[in-house]
Amino acid sequence: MEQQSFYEQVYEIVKLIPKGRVTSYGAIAKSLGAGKSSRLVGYAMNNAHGMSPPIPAHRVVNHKGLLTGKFHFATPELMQELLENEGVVIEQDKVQNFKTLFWNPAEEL
DNA sequence: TTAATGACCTCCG
DNA sequence: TCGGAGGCCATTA
Repeated sequence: MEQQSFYEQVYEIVKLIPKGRVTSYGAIAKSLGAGKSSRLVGYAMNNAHGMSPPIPAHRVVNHKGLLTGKFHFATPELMQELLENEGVVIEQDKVQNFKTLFWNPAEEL
């Protein structure tokens, strides 16, 4: 299934996110050369459900550090559980130390 | 082909 | 400083 589409790029980035780190949609989109396509990153996540290997979308949050897409998971609390399980602190559905835990794909790529 | 949607980001008041 | 609205791109129907 060689879609070679924007989604493929997004999946690669998200799957490369180290454990205990988080990134923003805009950062991923910008790394792909389409900082204005930040919405496409989230849209791609929508299709990432049931994929194998599974996409750690829980490590991807908006530039505010808010778990906006938590409702798209099996359960809203699942996203927070996964992040906390990796050592990320979540407060009021917000990633604490977001700036510190922020993982810049552009630097890894 | 056109129109509508979306887990966003940036700008302006 | 905080809040609200618009715009951007790609995919799907």
